[in-house]
Amino acid sequence: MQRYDPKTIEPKWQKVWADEGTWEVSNDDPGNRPNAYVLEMLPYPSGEPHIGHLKTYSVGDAVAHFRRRHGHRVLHPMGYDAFGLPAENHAIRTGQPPRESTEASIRQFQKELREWGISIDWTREFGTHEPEYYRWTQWIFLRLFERGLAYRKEAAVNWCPKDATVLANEQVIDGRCERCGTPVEVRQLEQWFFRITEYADRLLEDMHTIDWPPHVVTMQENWIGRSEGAEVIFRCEELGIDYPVFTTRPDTLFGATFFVLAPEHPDVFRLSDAPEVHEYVNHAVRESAEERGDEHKEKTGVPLGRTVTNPVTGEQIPMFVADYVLMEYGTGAIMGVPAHDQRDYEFAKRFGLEIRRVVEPAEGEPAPEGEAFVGHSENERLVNSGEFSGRSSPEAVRAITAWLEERGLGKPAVNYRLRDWLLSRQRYWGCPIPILYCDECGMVPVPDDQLPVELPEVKEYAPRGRSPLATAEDWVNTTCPRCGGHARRETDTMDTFVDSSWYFLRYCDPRNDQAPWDREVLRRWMPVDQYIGGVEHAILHLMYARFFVKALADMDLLDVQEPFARLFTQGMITRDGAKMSKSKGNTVSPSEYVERFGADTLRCYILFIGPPSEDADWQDEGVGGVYRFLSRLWTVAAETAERTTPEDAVDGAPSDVLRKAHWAIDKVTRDMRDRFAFNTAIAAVMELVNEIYRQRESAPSGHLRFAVATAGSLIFQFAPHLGAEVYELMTGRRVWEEPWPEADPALLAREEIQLVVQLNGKLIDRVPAPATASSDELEELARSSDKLAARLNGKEIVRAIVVPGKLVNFVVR
RNA sequence: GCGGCGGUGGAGGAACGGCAGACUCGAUGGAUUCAAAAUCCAUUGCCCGAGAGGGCGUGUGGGUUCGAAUCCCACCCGCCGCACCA
Repeated sequence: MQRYDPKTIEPKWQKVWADEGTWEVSNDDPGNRPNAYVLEMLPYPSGEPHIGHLKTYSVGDAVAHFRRRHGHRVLHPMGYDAFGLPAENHAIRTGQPPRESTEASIRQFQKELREWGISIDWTREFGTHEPEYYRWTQWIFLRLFERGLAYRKEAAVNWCPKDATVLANEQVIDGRCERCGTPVEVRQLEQWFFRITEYADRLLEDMHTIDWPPHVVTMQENWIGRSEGAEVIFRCEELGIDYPVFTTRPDTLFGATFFVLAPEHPDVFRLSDAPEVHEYVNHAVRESAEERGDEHKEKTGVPLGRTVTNPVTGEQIPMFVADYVLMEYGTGAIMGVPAHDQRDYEFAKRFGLEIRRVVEPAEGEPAPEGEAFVGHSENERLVNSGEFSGRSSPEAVRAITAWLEERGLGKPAVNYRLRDWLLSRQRYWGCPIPILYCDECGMVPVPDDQLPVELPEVKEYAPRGRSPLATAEDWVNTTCPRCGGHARRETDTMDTFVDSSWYFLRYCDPRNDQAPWDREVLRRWMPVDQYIGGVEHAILHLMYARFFVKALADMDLLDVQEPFARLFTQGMITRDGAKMSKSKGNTVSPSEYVERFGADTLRCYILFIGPPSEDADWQDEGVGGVYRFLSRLWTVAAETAERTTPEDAVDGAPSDVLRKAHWAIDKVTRDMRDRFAFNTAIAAVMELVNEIYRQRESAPSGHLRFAVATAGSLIFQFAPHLGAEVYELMTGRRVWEEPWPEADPALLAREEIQLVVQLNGKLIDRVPAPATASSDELEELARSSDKLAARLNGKEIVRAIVVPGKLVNFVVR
């Protein structure tokens, strides 16, 4: 007898799918069949695929197959997020050009994705580093630029003084440069931004139109961080300047006893030129975000020797500069209400400022000692607040805001935590920003017909205080398309997140060289019906892609407001409870396991290990169990192929295997359709195979053949090679061309049930009962239980609860 | 601190108002084998009991319910995100 041999089965089917282009879909209107777009986040090609990739694509492939067998034409493409830092850092270390190492990695992905048997339409493949792709990334940048959604301004960035370069946030580890360990400084430099803040409200509101996991929705909501409140004007009479502040608590305005500016506030030196002010500001600005952001750090600051007017009390209150106020949020200035804000409280304590309570705790509630009172509900009432005293705190918010508005001293306002997206990188391996600086005309966008601005080859990748692109003199120096004079190219490149913010659009129409896409084609596929990826992208990538789609829709370039209708976020695979990493040496190499067990085993194992949405711990021994299961399925299929024929009828009295097969169809269908419960779906097929084993000598041959074929059909979406093989052995047909099986309701129902008998909710007995018995009949049957009689000993049954088809519960006294 | 998720056998997990522990691993015993591997069969939550049987069990404490792992409240522990955001 032969044995299950994935090494012959898997390449055999892979060849069929490759030769026939089985998973390719055209952009033609299919007419009768509905389209579906199933997409997994594109991989970042660095080294070899790891176990996380295997999980993502195993989940996505199961969804794609399930949809296909429900009659959909499924777009299921693949590409590579090829630009980015790891390839560049690798180049700096080894001298190997980023293009080479990236393309080597892409080849590895291409090979392994095929070995895994993922059902991809390879005709749509691309890398974001190809000029045919990034030409349109640049084109989109220019459209955003035209609309003022891409702009330049000075911003604080991380700067490593030793490497003389700007660093991305993720390159700053504990306040130090990840490469040389030098403490990072903050510098003000001109940078490119996307005006994502303009879309804050729509990004927030439209979350309700998409079906995403609640925790991702919450994370995005928190990231956008919308706060409602008021803008209030504090006037510095001496200089005649109005300083607006944002507050969420205008009800505490009567308690504002001081005023603070952020160290970066442009007016600080105008207000005070004192040496200690300069010293403080210089120190604060140089401090790392890490140090400055430490909540437990003692409050520091310097008085400016000036006052502003509290608009409701008319009092003059002192001005300070302090680093606990952030320039990026609100107006870069705050009113200090020490009685009702913990930070202001700490500051006031330090500087001996008046702490004036203007909101009283609810009756009977103690007033807090040694900290601010932040209560803000209908139960807290205002005191020491002139005409507003006695009002509840929320009521006072409205009344005081209205009062201010009437006098031109304030107005309702909304603030967001969200900042504009800093997209420029002083790096080589990225998409060039298509902008020129002309000696005469200033900043000039590269005309569309000159795109792409191709990334030139350079020899030295290490940044030296400016982008490595600056060393490519021939490339940098060019002529201005407006005046024909001398111009220099922008040498910054784009953040990799820009490339991945629209790739799902390009998949729809990947070879279009006239436009980034044909709108008509996009209409057929977008939005993505099911998007799948790691939760680590819950904020950045998923927010940026939404922003791009909204901006492009506003330009009338496409017809959807949201890119991803449904999102599934998978959990991480850990090993020994720890995140896998090369430095820990606890990584699992998929190719090693594919070599030993075959791709089907690995794919099933990764889905069987637990709910795919949760983190799961890799256990080597578990892989063997799944291999055993697939072997058993193959063995029983080979055996059944010899002993029975496809012509054997599925008739006669229902056997246990036949019932189990229909039960499995029903279970797998529900697990796949209603939730991503692939682990229990696989367990159901395991149960079916176990049942087949028990019954394989006794079951009618037609039933046996049907049950084995069903097991092949159901496992196909997780183990496509074996599923196809088993199904062909049993039926001579191709499983992916078959519709999804349907369970026969008549075979799901049993004639006899085990009626559960409970006493006060506790199980005491099980008695056989007809499935169709009425409630009265069930109660009678339960009453006749011997165990019930033995337990009752004199107690009285006061009530019987009958759950038809399930149980009878007797309540006794 | 704020927000989110989660605590079930020796391990991963299942059940998500109605039989707690499906399925898999591990362990133990048996068959097969000269032997091992592989394979197959059986047992496997804990405690008492020779057995029949009984008791206890889903982080802790309350509550709702005929009935709670499941719903509600409080707390403890773990993980993730954000964090001086006014």
